Amino acid sequence: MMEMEVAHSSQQDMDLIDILWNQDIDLGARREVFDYNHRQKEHELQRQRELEEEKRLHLLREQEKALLAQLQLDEETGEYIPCPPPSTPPQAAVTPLEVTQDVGFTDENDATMSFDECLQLLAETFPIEETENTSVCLDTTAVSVPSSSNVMMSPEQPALPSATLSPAPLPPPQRMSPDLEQAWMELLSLPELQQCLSMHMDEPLETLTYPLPNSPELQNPDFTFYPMASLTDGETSSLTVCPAEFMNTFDGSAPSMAPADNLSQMEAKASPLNTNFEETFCDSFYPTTILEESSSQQGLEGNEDTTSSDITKPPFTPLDLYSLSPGDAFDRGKHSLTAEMPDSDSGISSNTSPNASSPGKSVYGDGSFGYSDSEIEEMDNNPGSAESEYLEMFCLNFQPDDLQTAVTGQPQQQQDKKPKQKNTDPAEEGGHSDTPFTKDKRKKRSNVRLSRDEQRARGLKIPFTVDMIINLPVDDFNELMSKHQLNEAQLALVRDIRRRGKNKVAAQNCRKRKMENIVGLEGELDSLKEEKERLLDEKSQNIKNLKETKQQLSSLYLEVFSMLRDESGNSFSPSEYSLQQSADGTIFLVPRIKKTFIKSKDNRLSCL
DNA sequence: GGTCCCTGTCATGAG
DNA sequence: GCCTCATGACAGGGA
Repeated sequence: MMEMEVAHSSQQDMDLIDILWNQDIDLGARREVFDYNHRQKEHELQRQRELEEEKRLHLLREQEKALLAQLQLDEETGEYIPCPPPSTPPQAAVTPLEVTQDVGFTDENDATMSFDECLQLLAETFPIEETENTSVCLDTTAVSVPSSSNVMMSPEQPALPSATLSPAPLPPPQRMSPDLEQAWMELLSLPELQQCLSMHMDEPLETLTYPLPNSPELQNPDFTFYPMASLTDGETSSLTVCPAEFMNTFDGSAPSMAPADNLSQMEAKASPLNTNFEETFCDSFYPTTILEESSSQQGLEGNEDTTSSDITKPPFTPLDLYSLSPGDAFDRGKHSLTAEMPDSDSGISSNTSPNASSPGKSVYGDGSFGYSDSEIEEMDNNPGSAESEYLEMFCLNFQPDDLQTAVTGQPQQQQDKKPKQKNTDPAEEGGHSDTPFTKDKRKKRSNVRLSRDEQRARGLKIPFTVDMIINLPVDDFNELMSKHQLNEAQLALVRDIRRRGKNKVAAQNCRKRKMENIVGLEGELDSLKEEKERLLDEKSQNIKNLKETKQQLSSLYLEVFSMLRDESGNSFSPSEYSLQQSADGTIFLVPRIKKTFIKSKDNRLSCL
C-alpha cells in the first residue's frame, strides 16, 4: 500500500520534474536523480554487489580457517607450525593463539552483523555486574601494537611511561566459546567500530592481535580474556601503547577531541559497557591530571557519582582547551610553574604598587601593571614576590580566542599551543628564530625579553599575542585595535610592543646588512688588491716588451743602414746620415750634419 | 675587574 | 602628519 502511494507520488513528482525539465529549469541535479525507478535499480545493483562481496569474503574466510586448521601453535616459540596429521587438535586449538589478520580482515565481515547486534552480544557476554570491574571495553590501551615500531607515535611524540599507560584492572580469566570468538571477530570488523578506533590510529584493526580462549595466556591469572586486551610483557611482541594522539590530547589538539564525541555516541548505544568503556577510555585518552581535575570539579560541585559518564566527558570545549594553556596551568599548579616559566620572576611586585616602586618612564602609568625594565630587573632579584598576583593576572589574561581566530584565521588550537611551546622551546617563539648572530644563550636571552613583553601584555589583559601585535600588517593591526575597546595603557603598551618588536627586527636586519656589507667590502678589497697586483705585473711586462722591441728596431735600423750604398759604392756612415720616413711611407736618407746645423743654428738664435 | 661581543632599545632622519 | 624602515648610539649581559 505504502509502496503504491510512494510510486504514485513519485510519478507525480516525475511529471513535475519533467515539466520543469522541459521548461529548462535547473533542478540542481540530473534528471535521473529524481527517477524513483532509476534509484531503485541502483539500489538493487548495490545490494547485489554487496551480496557478491559478502560471498567472496566468506569464501576467503573459509580458506583462511582451513589454512589455520593445518597449523599448530608452538607454545615455546609462539610460532605456528604445520599440524601433525595423526592428532587432530580440538576445535578451539584450531584457531591460533594469536592471529594477525593481515589479509582482508577489515572488510570481510562488513555485513555479517550489525553494530547493534554486536553490542547486544557484548551485553550478553559481559553482564553489567561483571563489566563494572572489568576492562571489557574498547580501551585503546588494550590494542596491541608491535612494540618495536611506534606506528602510532609520531617522532615528535615521545612515548609516555608505561605507568601512565596502565589500563584499568585486568579482569579475571575467562573462556570464550568459538562462536563468541567469531562474534568478536565480526564485531571488530565492523566499520563503525573500526572507524571509531582508527580515527586515532594509523594502525588498522587488521593488525590487531588477540589471543584465543584456550591459549596459554588465558591460563595466566593476569591475562585478560578480552580479545583486544593487552598481552603480558614478553608474551608476544605486542605492547600496550596508547595512541599518541590520545596521549597528547591534552595538548589542545582539537581534532583529537573528535573521539570524545564518537565515544559519547557509542556510549549511548552500548549502555552495558558504559562504565568500563568510559573509565578505560578516559584513563587512556586523558591524562590523570585532567581526570583528577574533572573529578575534583565534580567533587566541588557536590556530585559524588564519579562513575557516571561525566567523568568520561572531560569538558574539552575549545574554551577549555585554552584552559590547558600555561595560564591556566599557573592557576592550577603554581608550585611547578615558577620553575617552568623562563622569566616568571619578572614583572611582578609582591606587595607594592608598581607606581610606588617605579616613578620612572613606564608608559603603563595607569597604576595597574606598569613595569619598566628597571622595575623588572629589580623584581628579578626578588623571586617569589607577588607570584599570586601575577598568577591571577596571568590566568585572567586568557580569553576566548575567537577574537584571534577571527583576525588571524588560524585554528584556535594553534593559538593555544603557543604558550606550551614556550615552555619547551622558547627559542622558537616570536618568529625570529632565524635572526642573525643568534646563539642558544642569546636566543634564551632574547626570549626572556620577549616574554617580558608578553607578561606585560598579559598583565594588562591584552587579548592578543605579542606575535600578532608585532607581525600583523598595519591595516589588520588597526582593525584589531578598533575591534577591541582598549584603554590608554593597553594601547600604549600595544604600540610600544609593536614598535619595539619591529625595531628589534629592523636592528637585526640592519646589523645583518652591516655585516654583509663588511664582508662584501672585504671581498671587494681583496679583489681590488688582486687587480692591482695584476696591473703591476702587466705594466712590468709591457715595459719589458717595449725594451725588447726597441732593441729589435735599432738592430733592424742598423742592418738596413748598412745595406745602403752611394754612387761610388761606399756605405753611409750612421753618424753622418740617418733614415727617416715620410708620411706617405717613403724612406729618405737625411744627412745628420744638416740636422746638427739646424740645431746649432737654433741654439745661436736662442742665444741672441 | 676590564674588555669584547651580542642584543635590545631609543632617538632620529628619510621615504 | 603618521607609519615604517634604517641606522647610530647607548646600555645590559654573558663569555
